Amino acid sequence: MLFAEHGFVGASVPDIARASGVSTGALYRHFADKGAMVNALFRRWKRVLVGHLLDDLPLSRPPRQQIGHLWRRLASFERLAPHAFDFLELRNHSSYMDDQSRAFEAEQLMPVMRMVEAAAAIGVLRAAQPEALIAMVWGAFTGLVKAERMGYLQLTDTLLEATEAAIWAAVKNPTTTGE
Amino acid sequence: MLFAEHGFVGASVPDIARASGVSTGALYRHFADKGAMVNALFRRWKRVLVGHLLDDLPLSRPPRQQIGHLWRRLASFERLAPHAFDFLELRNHSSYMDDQSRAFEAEQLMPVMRMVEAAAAIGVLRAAQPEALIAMVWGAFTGLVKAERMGYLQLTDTLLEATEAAIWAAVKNPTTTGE
Amino acid sequence: MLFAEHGFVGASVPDIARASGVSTGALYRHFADKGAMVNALFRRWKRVLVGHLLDDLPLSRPPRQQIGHLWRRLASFERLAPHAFDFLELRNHSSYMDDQSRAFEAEQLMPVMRMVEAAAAIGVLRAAQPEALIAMVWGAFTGLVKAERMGYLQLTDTLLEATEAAIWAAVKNPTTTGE
Amino acid sequence: MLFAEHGFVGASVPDIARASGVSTGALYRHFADKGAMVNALFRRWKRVLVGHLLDDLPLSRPPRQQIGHLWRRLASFERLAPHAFDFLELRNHSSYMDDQSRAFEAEQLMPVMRMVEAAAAIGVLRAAQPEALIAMVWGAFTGLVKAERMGYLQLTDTLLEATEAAIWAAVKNPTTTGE
DNA sequence: TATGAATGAGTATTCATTCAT
DNA sequence: GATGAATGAATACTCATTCAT
Repeated sequence: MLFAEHGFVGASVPDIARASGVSTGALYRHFADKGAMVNALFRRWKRVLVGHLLDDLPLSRPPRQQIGHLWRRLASFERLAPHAFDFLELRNHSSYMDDQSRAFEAEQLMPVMRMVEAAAAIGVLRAAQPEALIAMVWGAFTGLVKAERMGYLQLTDTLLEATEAAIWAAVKNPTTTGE
Repeated sequence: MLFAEHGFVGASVPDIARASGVSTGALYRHFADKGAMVNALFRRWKRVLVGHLLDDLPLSRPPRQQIGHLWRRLASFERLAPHAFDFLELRNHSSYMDDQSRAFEAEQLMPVMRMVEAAAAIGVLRAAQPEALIAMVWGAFTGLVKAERMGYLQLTDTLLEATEAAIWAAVKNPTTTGE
Repeated sequence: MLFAEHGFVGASVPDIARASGVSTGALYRHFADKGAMVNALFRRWKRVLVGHLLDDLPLSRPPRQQIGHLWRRLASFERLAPHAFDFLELRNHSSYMDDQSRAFEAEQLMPVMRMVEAAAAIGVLRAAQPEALIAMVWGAFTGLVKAERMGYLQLTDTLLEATEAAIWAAVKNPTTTGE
Repeated sequence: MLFAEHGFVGASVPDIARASGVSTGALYRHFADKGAMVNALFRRWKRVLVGHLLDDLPLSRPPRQQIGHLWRRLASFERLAPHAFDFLELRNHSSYMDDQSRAFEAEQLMPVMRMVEAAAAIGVLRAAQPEALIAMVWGAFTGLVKAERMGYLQLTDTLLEATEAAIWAAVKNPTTTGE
């Protein structure tokens, strides 16, 4: 993942070609320009990430279990593909992301949104826009990964459990006692 | 804030010189290279951000108020200097940040760390490394700003209050009932 | 006529293949390289042009009529195939034209040369090398077309008649009064 | 004159820089792009050519002498700067010439146009648009140079005199006997 | 000491040519 | 034989850095 390590500009097209096992010319047969390459990569990995998050999501179980599933799946994705996670979440794509990628990201987020909306509808979650709750969960996890990358902590299983409990406390409806 | 708008590579040295009101030659009298410029800027704004966070921090009041203060100060900093916030938190500096900046960042974080450690010592906070709690708070806020930048939500005062309550729930000791 | 519109380098081989209705591979079965393609095209169109000029040439009539015929045929060729005329006369082929094309061009010019030599032999033409007279006639016509392309004039039938009279005056023997 | 020898595309920017004795970067400080370079060169040489043509033009003498002067000056320019002549007259600039160059060329042609118009006004020239007469003279000379470049003839002083007489016969009013 | 023009290595992209199918 | 995808050298252009003034 050259883009994850060096960023959009830092990764040269010949380097990308070499890493992909094709020639620069072949790259330009598939993609209009360098921007199209990074956008395609972004969509591909976003699809994999969301697929991984939703895989085996226990829709029939309480929201608490669903949030826990998402949290653990974020962690396992980060462990399986740390470069991809960095690329997707630690990098700022705003300067080159195209409309297709923007729409794709919103579309991929839909199932998660629906899940949160359904949980909110039955009063299990804190009274706030689902978007905000998702942003906090996602952001909190990203913050932990960033801290790990900087050497401030290690995302052990123990820490994952503790932080999962914490993020559930953040999003659950505080006026209900059970979970 | 050229670096915030265009990123490290997108901002050219002559542009930086022009924006600073000096010549490129003068810039190279103060900084060894372009990396030194962005590192110096990073440290300058990090100091301003942390100064803003700690200013008027109610050290004599309960942790709940201190966390609330930090959360609101993050928000006011982001409103006052959105470009600086983007530069500090939304950009990925890992490829060019130097040891001095890394050490500086850790050092700046110290007062916050101490505050959290003190709160943890009296059992008010969730049993987890202070680093993890700080990473989650900081990450959750950054996640909200990122969502706002992407048009998913608006960080209104109402939402700030709701999310502040949520983040407090995340970090507080769940076995105590009061705040 | 891709070469006429875009020049030798501006026309890409895949474009030429597409315009010819064959694959790039097939093109390279017939021609050694891109230069051979443009040379073949040059020869093909040169043959067409000279064929058009000589077609119905009134060899049994006086040189005045023959020159008039050539002048009008240059004009009708330019009207029928303006791209081909541009390609043959307005473009500079010197950097890639091969010996075969050079020899072919000289060979094609032979009948015109012979005609002019015959006219010179009977003292009807100005005392100058036939090559120079031909170069002036050809160049004058090309100059008119270039001026038309640049918007300086329009090659109407009236102008064609006037310029034909002019070019005859240029090449005829000035010491004879009749034509 | 790299542009004359290799054409617009055939001359690479580093080659142009080397030939100019400056670096590629310095070239781009003076010119926006490669097109601007060739346009500037075109205007520079066009000015030199027209300056050379008009220098010492015998305005007080009859048109016959003026045309003769132009013809001989075209020849001396071609001898002094054959590459520049090839660049200006044998190359096709249409694909990259900018509006400024087009306007400049038209403007430079003005004195010649006025001279021809003045001669036409007194009935000395053939009844045809001055633009057409100029195009024929210019084109005839260019045709001679092209023929010389291809090895068909040599533009000796003798040939220059003969062709000068020929071109005068082409443009002069045929109904007057004197010159 | 300050300036900003000059340098030239490095970038994205194109395209003549080859060759596996 | 025919195809057209793959190759990679070559191109225009940028920009961090230097240095003459």
